[in-house]
Amino acid sequence: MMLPMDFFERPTLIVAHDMLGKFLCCSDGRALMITEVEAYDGPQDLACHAARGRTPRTEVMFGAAGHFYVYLIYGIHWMLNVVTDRKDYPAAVLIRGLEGISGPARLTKALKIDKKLNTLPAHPASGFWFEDRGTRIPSREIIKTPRIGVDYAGPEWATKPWRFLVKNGSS
DNA sequence: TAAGTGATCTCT
DNA sequence: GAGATCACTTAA
Repeated sequence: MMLPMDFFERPTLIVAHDMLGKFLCCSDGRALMITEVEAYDGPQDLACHAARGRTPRTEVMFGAAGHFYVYLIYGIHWMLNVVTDRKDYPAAVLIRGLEGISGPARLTKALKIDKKLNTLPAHPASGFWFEDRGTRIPSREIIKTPRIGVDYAGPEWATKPWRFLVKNGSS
């Protein structure tokens, strides 16, 4: 079953947690289980791009949930995010790892994701969407850690355990 | 451990 | 327009 838009229209931490074990589906037929995500929640979260205000780049995070936010980092790597929570509240979940693929930039490279997907909805018409295929990850197999590469946000935000991963998920 | 790479944002 | 910054990967 394809995840409906209202799956994403909930608090970001809940969406991030629930996305583990769901599948990212591609119009070429591939479907890979999500094993690692990070939450970026709201204008007060200094690690969230939208904390710097509403700009052309972050505009999509202020929009409706269930849309992709794709951007280039370090001039080389594409990052894949999904917008969460209600409209006008900037938040998103970064997809960091899929079954057999660890690393957010490896994932976008493998799926040939780039800015063409930015602002599009998670729907077959866009080429990528999410499905629940009945997999349930037991809570004891979900590990929480601080987010990666966000030291610039200061200790209060950099240490929040907003990275979720499935134990042994990348194997 | 450091370099590579370019869009974006914040000044002039 | 110029300069700094950056949610990463790879090869040493």
